[in-house]
Amino acid sequence: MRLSQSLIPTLKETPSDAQIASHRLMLRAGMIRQMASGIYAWLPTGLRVLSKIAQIVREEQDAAGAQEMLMPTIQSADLWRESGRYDAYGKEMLRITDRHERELLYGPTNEEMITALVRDSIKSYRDLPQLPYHIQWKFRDEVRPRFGVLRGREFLMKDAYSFDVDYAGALVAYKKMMLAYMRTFQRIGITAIPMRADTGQIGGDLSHEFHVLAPTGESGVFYDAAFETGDALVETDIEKFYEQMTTIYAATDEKHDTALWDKIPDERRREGRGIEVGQIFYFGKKYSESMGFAVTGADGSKFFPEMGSYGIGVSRLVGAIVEARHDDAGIIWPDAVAPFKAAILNLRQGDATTDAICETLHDQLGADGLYDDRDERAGAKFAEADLMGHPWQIIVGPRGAAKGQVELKRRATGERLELSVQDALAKVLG
RNA sequence: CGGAGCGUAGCGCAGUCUGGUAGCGCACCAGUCUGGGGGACUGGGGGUCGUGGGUUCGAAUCCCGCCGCUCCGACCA
Repeated sequence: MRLSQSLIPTLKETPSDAQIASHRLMLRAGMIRQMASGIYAWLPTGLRVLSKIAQIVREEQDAAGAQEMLMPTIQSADLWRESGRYDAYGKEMLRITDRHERELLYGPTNEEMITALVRDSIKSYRDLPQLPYHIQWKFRDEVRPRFGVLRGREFLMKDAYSFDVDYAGALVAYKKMMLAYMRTFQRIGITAIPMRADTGQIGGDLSHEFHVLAPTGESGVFYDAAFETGDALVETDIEKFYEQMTTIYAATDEKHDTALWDKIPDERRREGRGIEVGQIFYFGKKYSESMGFAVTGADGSKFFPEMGSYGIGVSRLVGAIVEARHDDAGIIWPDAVAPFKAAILNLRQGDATTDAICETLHDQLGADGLYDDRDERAGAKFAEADLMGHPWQIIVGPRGAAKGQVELKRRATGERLELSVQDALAKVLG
């Protein structure tokens, strides 16, 4: 893509309402624009990141055996009256009335809808377990939206729901999801830690929150160093994995247990800040019972399936990654979710040699390359590439170009290499 | 939901106290020079001063209502 023809409205100055790094940088890098309080438009680069994250989430959900579907954003109030949550949910729910005075709502979550859908088609224990999910926009009318996409009112969430014949089955689903989540965050390129959590609004008695470590996180977190290194993920046997995840110490300040903490050796203790990017719940028969979802068992009698729900804040993850990975100059994208793998910086636009090299690079990189072909000075191009955070910058200046060489800069480390065009391409694409 | 602010050009702001025909920097357009860390100069374009009402000869400025947005706290993927 050519920068000169892109809708990437970067800003030199910080909009006054952006308080934290991710909000500031996402605005400055031209990824998002606020359209109303807590409601954002995703511009081309922002959408690229959002889509890449969603795709990783999708692949890991599929790998865990979940099935993708898509439920609507607008739901009927009647559905929520069945579970009793229409009145219980309170003002966070955006309620809408249509032209026929029918009561609707913009879904803040989908337990009711998925339970109704599965209830209408699954009648026998033989058809369980079921593990559907979707990636859809949600709306929660937060009292106080802030921090850009970290606490928006409208947000993109992956939510999966498990239906099992018994507790043992539900626990299997829970463990599978925990593994899928850890793999997802690892692939994205961030450290996230599962922590025991309250079940809140959803209800139930087993729940973990996943926190991305970032200095600006909203919660204080305490954890064992094992989570830092990724050692905790080496285990591939799901039972052993789950045991590790639930026995190695990790807790938010709300659930911090000083007695257990004191037993951890000093050198393994880590304190930091975390941003919650996911939560998983087991809540038993709460919805199957209240919504009358019973199936026939092997003995011919009816029973209520055991359920759980599993959320990942996809849009929030974008902000969380920026919080975790930025410096004074801008964003430092992990390779897996960067909007572009590399920026091509033509330091002498209009020079036949640099232009030709840049055109070659642009052709070869395809959708992974962003070609800064503007007639700007070198400094402006450097600053903007650093701001946007491309993992690689391919710097094409007249000096090197004469020798057929370009300079390859790694954003994360600042490391620079003088390479031939082909070697630079191989490194970026390899 | 309690408390506190802010709305003036795309962005950042001054002007409001003390009423007199709206300004600065960046960005944008044209041109010249420049050319490896947001360069310089010259010339331009862009505003119902959030909105409705009131006071006044005259309102960005004073008064009242409304809307929007932000910050602190309590709550949350």
